[in-house]
Amino acid sequence: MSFENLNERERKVLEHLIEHYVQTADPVGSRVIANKYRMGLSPATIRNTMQDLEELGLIKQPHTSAGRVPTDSGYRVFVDMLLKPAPLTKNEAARIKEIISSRKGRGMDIILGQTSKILGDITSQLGVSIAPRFEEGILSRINFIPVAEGKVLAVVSVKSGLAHSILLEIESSIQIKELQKMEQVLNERLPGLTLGDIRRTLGERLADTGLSPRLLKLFINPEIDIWVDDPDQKIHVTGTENLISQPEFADREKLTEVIKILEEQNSLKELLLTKAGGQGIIITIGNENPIVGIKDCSMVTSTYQAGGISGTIGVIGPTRMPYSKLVSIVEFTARSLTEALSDS
Amino acid sequence: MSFENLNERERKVLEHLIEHYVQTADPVGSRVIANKYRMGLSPATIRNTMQDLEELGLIKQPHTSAGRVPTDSGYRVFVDMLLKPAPLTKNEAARIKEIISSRKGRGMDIILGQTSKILGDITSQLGVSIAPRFEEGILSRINFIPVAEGKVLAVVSVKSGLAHSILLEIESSIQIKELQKMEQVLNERLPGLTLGDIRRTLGERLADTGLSPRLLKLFINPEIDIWVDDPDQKIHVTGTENLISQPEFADREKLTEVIKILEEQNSLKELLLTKAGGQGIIITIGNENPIVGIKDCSMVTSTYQAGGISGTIGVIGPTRMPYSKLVSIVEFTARSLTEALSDS
DNA sequence: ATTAGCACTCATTAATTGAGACTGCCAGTT
DNA sequence: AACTGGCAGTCTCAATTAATGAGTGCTAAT
Repeated sequence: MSFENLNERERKVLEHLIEHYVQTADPVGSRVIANKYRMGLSPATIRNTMQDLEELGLIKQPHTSAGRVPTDSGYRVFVDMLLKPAPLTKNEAARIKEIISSRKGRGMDIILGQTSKILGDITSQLGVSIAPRFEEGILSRINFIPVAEGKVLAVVSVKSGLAHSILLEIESSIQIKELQKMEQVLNERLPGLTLGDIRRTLGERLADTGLSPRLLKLFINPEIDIWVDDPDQKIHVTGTENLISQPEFADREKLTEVIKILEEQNSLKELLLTKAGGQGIIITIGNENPIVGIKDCSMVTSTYQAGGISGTIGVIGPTRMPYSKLVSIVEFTARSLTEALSDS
Repeated sequence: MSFENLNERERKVLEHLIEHYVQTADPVGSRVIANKYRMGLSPATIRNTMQDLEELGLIKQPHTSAGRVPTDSGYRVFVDMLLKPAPLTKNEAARIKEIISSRKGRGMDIILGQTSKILGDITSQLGVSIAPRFEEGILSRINFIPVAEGKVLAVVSVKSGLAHSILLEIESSIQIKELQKMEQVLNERLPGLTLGDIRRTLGERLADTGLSPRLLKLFINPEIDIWVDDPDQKIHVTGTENLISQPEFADREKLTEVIKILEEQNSLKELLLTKAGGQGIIITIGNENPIVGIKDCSMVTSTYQAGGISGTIGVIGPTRMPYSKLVSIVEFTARSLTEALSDS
């Protein structure tokens, strides 16, 4: 369904209705729009327009004789056609810059934690961030470091300076020598490929090396994933307390539902990786996201770059959120983060 | 104040009162105790005893003409004198064992995450776990791995097979050679010491090495803490949804307060490290913990061992918690965890 | 095409009431 | 002396009712 044929008045009414509803969380009536926004029309006229908008499915009444509230589609139209990004205040911009750059060089985990925190704080929503998709990274080198009997730390370094490590348990019958040989072979054949490619094709690539199968198994085993983001690919979710006070979560059941999802992380992670994969700001509204537990929530996300690999940050909150503001904030934060992570 | 002089009847009444209150969350009256627990006494008599207990500060009335609820001191006396650990069911024991041992060898972070999850699930409280205090670990070796221009991964291995790594940013003017020299010196002088010792005394220990001060600064700088637990010393907190449904958190303010503390982690971490430092099960009740935001909460914690280093796990919930059961569960879980982490 | 006016619908709030859960205490019983 | 039955008094909680008022849809007039 396309809504391009909304006339000027309908657009204005929808816009004002959303603006007011976002602020107050109360259904908004015709009088409010007529008076507060001085449209030069009487409430009765506004009412007629509202009826039209309701028939289009953009707004609805919670019950007879209440004002109207936007539907998911209503927000969608607003976001697609009516939204004008609201610039950040000097103060907000400064805080974001400051937090992010002051944490430079203290590890991805800390930076991302702080980023989601500042997002949550400034927006009064839930701030989220997810580490760069290591899978996209181009391997520069892998090292094995014996740590103790039967334990080896594998360090995977990626072009442009990211690295992660994972502790492997190996059968103690495996010799250090073998391991060194393995390291050498891997470093001859794999650098230049992305970790994703490596994971998918490692089996064939090592078929002719004559290395011990026991050892090989260790690296092809999809359970123990050196090649995948796992250990650091954690989601940071900050600002749960901001959600609690939102009237849409007054219902305990609903709140429980949402908190469960946030805590469990896996489905959220997937959502973030799929929905928010693309470039630039992406807005996902209510039912557009596949997780039913958060069908009353929207997300505003963006990607950032860390040495050629991209990750995602954003905010999550009730569909009734100040999109115009959030778009600017998320966008600015993503850009700042990319900057901070790219210069040495 | 000592309560050893409570007579038999007073003890029984307190015990039953707590038992009933823990189940129902409603103030419990004299009738209930007299009838449900068949003490062979009339409610009037119980009432007298309850008055005595109230004067001792062990129980109190929320308002005139309500039943009584236990006070923090009441719980304390119960825990110290009356508590009999309630054995786990076969099922519970099996689930715990299963979760913990199935995650063996997949990294500390994952095991601990699962542990706090299972604790939360089984107890319907908040499960928490905190990684071993690296600071106690005895250094076996340190390695530097160049990752990219100006970036080096430092891998700190500790006796008994734990290791952690941290990404260092170094001035690009520092030569690889210097770094290797540094690595060599460190590995000559430091192994055998605990990381804590190293951190405190590193300055003097390296005073006579003639290494470049720029390089030295990197390691003595208390900001960038190779020697301390930081990156993995995260707290896992799982089961927030369990708290939400507890009647003591019906008040949104209170809930917000608690969630803030859980999310912020730092103060919680400190609490866990100080209060729960000792051996065996430690129970902290309500106001006994210094964080005012969770003064209505109790903790049951225990330590576990991972290669000679100890960490903490436990549960947190409203003071009205089934201590007898929790003690057994936490204790069993800690033991299972220690086992799983000690055998190779 | 607008708008004023009006009848009608519901949600929300406050006030009132009644029922019920306990207690504390006293007087009587064992 | 220890216990108990009984009763008056207190306070919470749930249910009911009534009043208020916000907001709509429709119609007739401009």
